[in-house]
Amino acid sequence: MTMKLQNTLTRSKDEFKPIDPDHVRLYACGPTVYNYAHIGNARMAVVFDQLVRVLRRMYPKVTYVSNITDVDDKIMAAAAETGEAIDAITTKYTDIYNSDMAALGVLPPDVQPRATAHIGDMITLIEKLIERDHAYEAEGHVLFNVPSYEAYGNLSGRSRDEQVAGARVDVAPYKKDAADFVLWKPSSDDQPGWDSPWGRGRPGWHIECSAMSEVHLGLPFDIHGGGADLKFPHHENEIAQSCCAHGHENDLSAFSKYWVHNGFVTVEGDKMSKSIGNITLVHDLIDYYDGEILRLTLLSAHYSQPLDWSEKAIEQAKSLLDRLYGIVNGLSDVQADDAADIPADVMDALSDDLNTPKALAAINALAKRAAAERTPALKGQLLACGALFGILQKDAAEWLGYGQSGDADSNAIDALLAERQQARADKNFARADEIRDELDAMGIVIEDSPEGPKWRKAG
RNA sequence: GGCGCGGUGGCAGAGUGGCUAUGCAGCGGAUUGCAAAUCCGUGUACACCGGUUCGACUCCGGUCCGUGCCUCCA
Repeated sequence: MTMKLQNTLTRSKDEFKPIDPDHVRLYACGPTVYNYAHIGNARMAVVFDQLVRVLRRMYPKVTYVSNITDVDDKIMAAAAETGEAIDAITTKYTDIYNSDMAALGVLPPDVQPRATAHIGDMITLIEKLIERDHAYEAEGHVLFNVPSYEAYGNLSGRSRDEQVAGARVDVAPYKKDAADFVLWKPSSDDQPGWDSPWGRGRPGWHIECSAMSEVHLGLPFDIHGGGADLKFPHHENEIAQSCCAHGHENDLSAFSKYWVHNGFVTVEGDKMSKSIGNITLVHDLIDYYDGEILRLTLLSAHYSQPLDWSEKAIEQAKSLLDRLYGIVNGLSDVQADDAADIPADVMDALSDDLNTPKALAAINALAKRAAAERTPALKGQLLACGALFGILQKDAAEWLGYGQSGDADSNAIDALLAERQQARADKNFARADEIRDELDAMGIVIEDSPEGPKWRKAG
């Protein structure tokens, strides 16, 4: 079985051929930690987590690196605004990011490097770029000289003339070319900084990913991922830095062979923005919805497509998940076959550019069969699919809210239930329905079954 | 303006040159004292206009509409 991936570098869906079939290596740009992670950050994390989960089933070894950028002017701005120390901010939001992503079933990357732990690697890389005449020092800054790199712009597909024309920002006087971008910049005494051959300073935005991916994966590696908006300039600049530092000016794939970009998330039809005030934080969502619901919502559309985040979409994912849990719960007396594998149609869908909606359709069909045929093999397959998707990991009865004797409220509920049973036996259905309504008001749903009445929490 | 992406049934969302997913919601039925849950049944939808073809929602051209990026935003 082979994986196909939509490769931004070639603009086509390519068969994935690992550099080393025994060891697949991928990198995805992680967050800059100065605030809570929003649902767009989460999409990236979930998408690449899901890709890694699938790749792990196809290849013996996968190394997934996703960084934390903990040095950035936005962090400095946040520190100035809140009065908190920079390292307090980055530590705090790194921890929150990791726990929020864990709530979404995102497995920790194999390596989560922090930019500040790789300043030396960045300096080394910058020195190589200067040696090769791709970068120059000017007024304490070091800049990448874009005209020195013929292939610049080929990932995002824009010519250098267009870059220069897009003079939306003041061109600093020390730049040789308007398109040149910063590799290193000077820090004042009150700004975070590190000693370097060019004086005390800090790295520019793009160099950290070039340095960290190279150190932890080696060059070239297989897959580089991130949000679609990072194509330009971030990924374009990463390619420029990494290819030019090592003398691969004519080969864009000398850095990463495949480039995979996830689509943007809108919220109720609008782009997330501070001005609209609709930045949707994972941290808030997980107070209201189980992480599995949010994860399923994110995986319900193809990763490369735009996704509109809405209450309705979440509710739809919840309904689906409830039904799947209902099926698992109904199979509680069937011993799942632990050796059961993922069915071929599910793997086929996932290996076709990570087509999660199609895979979900196959899982639905599987669930239906499992419920009807009640075999250990089918239950095992269903649970295996759940595990692969990071869903159906909870206890089904608990998920559905079925009450156990001994629950906090169970005594009162049991008493009402007993009274209702008596009323039913007496054909006093008016009283029986009254009790149903009472329980309903308490958020309790009664389900009569051949084994007697059961109750569960609504929701 | 440049470079992209997209317009599919009430909604979400895959996909394919002919056999027309899947989910959510709705409707009808079974079941139930009534419900809930479940099961069965039910929807020929692919922006518009041309073209290619025996045949297009799927390929080509054009039109309209929406949307993302264009220097620090995942």
